[in-house]
Parts: sequence; structure tokens; C-alpha cells
Amino acid sequence: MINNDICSADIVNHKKVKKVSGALPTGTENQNMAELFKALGDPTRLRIVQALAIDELCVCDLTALMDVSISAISHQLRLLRNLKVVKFRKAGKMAYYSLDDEHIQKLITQTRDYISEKR
Amino acid sequence: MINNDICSADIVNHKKVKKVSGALPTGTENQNMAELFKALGDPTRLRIVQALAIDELCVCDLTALMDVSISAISHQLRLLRNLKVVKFRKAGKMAYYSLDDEHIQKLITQTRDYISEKR
DNA sequence: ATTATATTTGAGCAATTGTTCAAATGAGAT
DNA sequence: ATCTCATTTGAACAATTGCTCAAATATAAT
Repeated sequence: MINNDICSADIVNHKKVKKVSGALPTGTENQNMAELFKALGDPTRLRIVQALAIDELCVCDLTALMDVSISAISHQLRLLRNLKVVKFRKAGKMAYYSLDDEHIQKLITQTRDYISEKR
Repeated sequence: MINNDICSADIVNHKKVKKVSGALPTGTENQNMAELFKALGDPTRLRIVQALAIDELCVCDLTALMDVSISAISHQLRLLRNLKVVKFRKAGKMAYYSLDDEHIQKLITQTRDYISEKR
């Protein structure tokens, strides 16, 4: 619910607040969105996702592209798996990871363009 | 640089790793992207940004839409300001905040659609 | 000048995070 | 069965985070 008593009542623009309030996503929707952004909000994970956006890779090759331990990569892969950002297939002892959804790649490409074109 | 000695050399697919390595963004580019995602990766901040995507709002009205203190909102607004996600204008004692860049709104809309359409 | 109000700031704190290390699992090769 | 290798897992840890509280600014009104 909305708290109307934060500042003096005649300064708060009730109409605007009500309009915005109605358009905002629900608590869980917001939470889920934040969770996805947060997953991409760590340099290691973001690099993993970008690597997998280019090609399917085993944990070992993936580790070769990063500067943290295999264990760290594996931990982060599990997190990304839980969010269904990445998927994997087992082949013998190896696990080959790839993106689970092409939307993620779009999101990243868009952000990369945005970042690189500002100052 | 790339560490080739993580697993036994004949298992790592050097060609693939090299290709991917070349396509990945630089360290700082990656860092900047992650920083933006991380900023959107907190429920409070994400809600703030979504609110401002709908309309310009003062800190007071913004606080009315959230369930944390004015102080907390102000702290988060500073962070978003530093990243140039939001901008503000002063009018008397009030500060009116709005989005600084329309790309952000696109990013959020896209993510919201993506989240809502999967299970 | 004093008061009131909107916002910002700094300190302090519990909770969360990302990492490494060591040990466990699982699957092929000997 | 034993060994080796790729991956996963759990524990432990320092570092970072997001919040609240209290105090500081800044602007307008009396």
C-alpha cells in the first residue's frame, strides 16, 4: 500500500503517485526482474554469459577465459542455471554449457551498445 | 591473458576459446556493463527506476511508492545519479527526479516482458 | 533571526556476496 | 577394482551491500 504521510499532505502529488503506483509491477514480478539483473550484475557471471552467447563451452574452457578458479565458475554456473539463464548437457566427464534463452543475448547486446556509446 | 593449463591440454578446445576470447568485451567495458546491471539488480532501485520511467517524481512521492525510509531512497538515488541512470532538477526545497536516458526504459521493458512470459 | 520542511549525508550494523580451499561425486581408462 | 580427470559441493572468510538513525544542508516562510 501507499503511505501518504511522508511529507506534508499538500505537497505530495497524490494523482501522480496513484498513476505510477498502478503501473508498477507487482512485488514478485519486480523481485524476479531484479534477480535477473543482479545475476548479470557481477563481472564474472556477465563474462560467462557473454562467452556462452558466442559459443557452447565446457567448464574447463570457460575457466580459461576468466581469472577465477574452476570452483568459482562452477558456483556461478549453478546460480545461472537456477535462473534458467544457462543450460548444459553432459558428455562423458565434461559439461557443456550454453545460453538457455536468446532473450538474454539481446539484453546483453543492447546494454553493451548503450555502455560503449556513452562518453 | 588466457590460462591454458587448467585441464589437460588436449581436452581444452583452444580454437573455440581463442575465438570467444577475441569477441568478449574488455575488462573495463565488462565492469561498466556489470555495474549498470547491478544497479538495476536491487528491488528498491529497480522500482525507483520503473517509477521514474513513468513520470518525474520528487523524493517524497517516490518514497510513498516504496517501503523503505526517505533516507534509503536518497542514498539509492545518489547511486543511480552517479551512474547517470537518473537526473534531477531542484525546485525550491524539492528535487524532481527522472530518467536520464531512454535506453534504460527499453532495457527494463524488455526484461519485464521476458520475465512475465516465462512460467 | 527563527522555524519548518525537503533532501542529503555519515556512521554503524546485520545480512548477503563472491571467492578459495578441501573434499565429494561421477564417468572413462588402465 | 583402481586411477585419473572434469565437475560439483560445502565450509569458511573477507568484502560489500542496503538499511536505519541522527545529524547536517538548503530553501522558503513567519
